[in-house]
Amino acid sequence: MSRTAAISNDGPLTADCPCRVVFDHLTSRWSLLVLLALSDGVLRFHALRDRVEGISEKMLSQSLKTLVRDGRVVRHVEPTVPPKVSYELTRLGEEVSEPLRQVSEWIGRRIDDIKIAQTHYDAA
Amino acid sequence: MSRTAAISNDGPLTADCPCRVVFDHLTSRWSLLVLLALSDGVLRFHALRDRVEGISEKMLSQSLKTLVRDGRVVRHVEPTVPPKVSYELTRLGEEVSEPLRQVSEWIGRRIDDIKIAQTHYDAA
DNA sequence: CAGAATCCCAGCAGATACTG
DNA sequence: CAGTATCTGCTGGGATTCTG
Repeated sequence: MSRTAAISNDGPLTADCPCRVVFDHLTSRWSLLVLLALSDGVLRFHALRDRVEGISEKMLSQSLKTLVRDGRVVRHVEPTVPPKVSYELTRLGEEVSEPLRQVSEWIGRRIDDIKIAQTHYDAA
Repeated sequence: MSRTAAISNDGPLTADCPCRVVFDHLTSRWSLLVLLALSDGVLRFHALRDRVEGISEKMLSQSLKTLVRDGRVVRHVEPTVPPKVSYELTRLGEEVSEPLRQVSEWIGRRIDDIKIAQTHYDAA
């Protein structure tokens, strides 16, 4: 760690860099969770809504729009009645979901340590 | 990918799970950037403020508090006048910053593809 | 079923000023 | 230098209703 990487990670730290915008999209709470949910496979709208507990339909469709616009998710429509719409990660989406899953798994492994730290901090 | 992992990544997808809270902290825009900045080494308050372009002192100190409380950052104080305060990643902080750096680097690599996707989407 | 539209509010975040 | 305090506005996001 620390300064060994060939590419500096100043990108998002720079205010005017387009990276910052992408970073903002990535730090959008619901988008992240939707991406995580989709990393397990293709899902339809309502299935997705159920999978990401607590998300409203509004936020879901809004998040999906951003994800589709950023090319991280594809939207498939079957023109039947009633319509069937499903969402799937693109290559881009899969790539970025990988480190995200790592974060998710890391939380699972470390949640106890974090809670201990919080308790200790709050006691002070 | 897709369902191969032993541990499911449902953690953050579950509403009542403490993981969700941690996930929210992790997806906090400024906290993320501060963590990223610190992954390059120890920094003092104002150095940090300069490094993370656009952050206000208020948001910086607020983010730092959360990070310290979650045990991802340690605060060192030298009781001199004027005081010198520096911030450093803990073991926990280093662990999460790793996938975060990956995301950051991924954006750098893929920013062009993302912009192309956006342009294409907006044209439709 | 998959969303769009509308209304509305809490709290995140910016600007400014002050302090140990 | 390293913050805290206060005031305010902006918008992310919830609840509800309506439609192709």
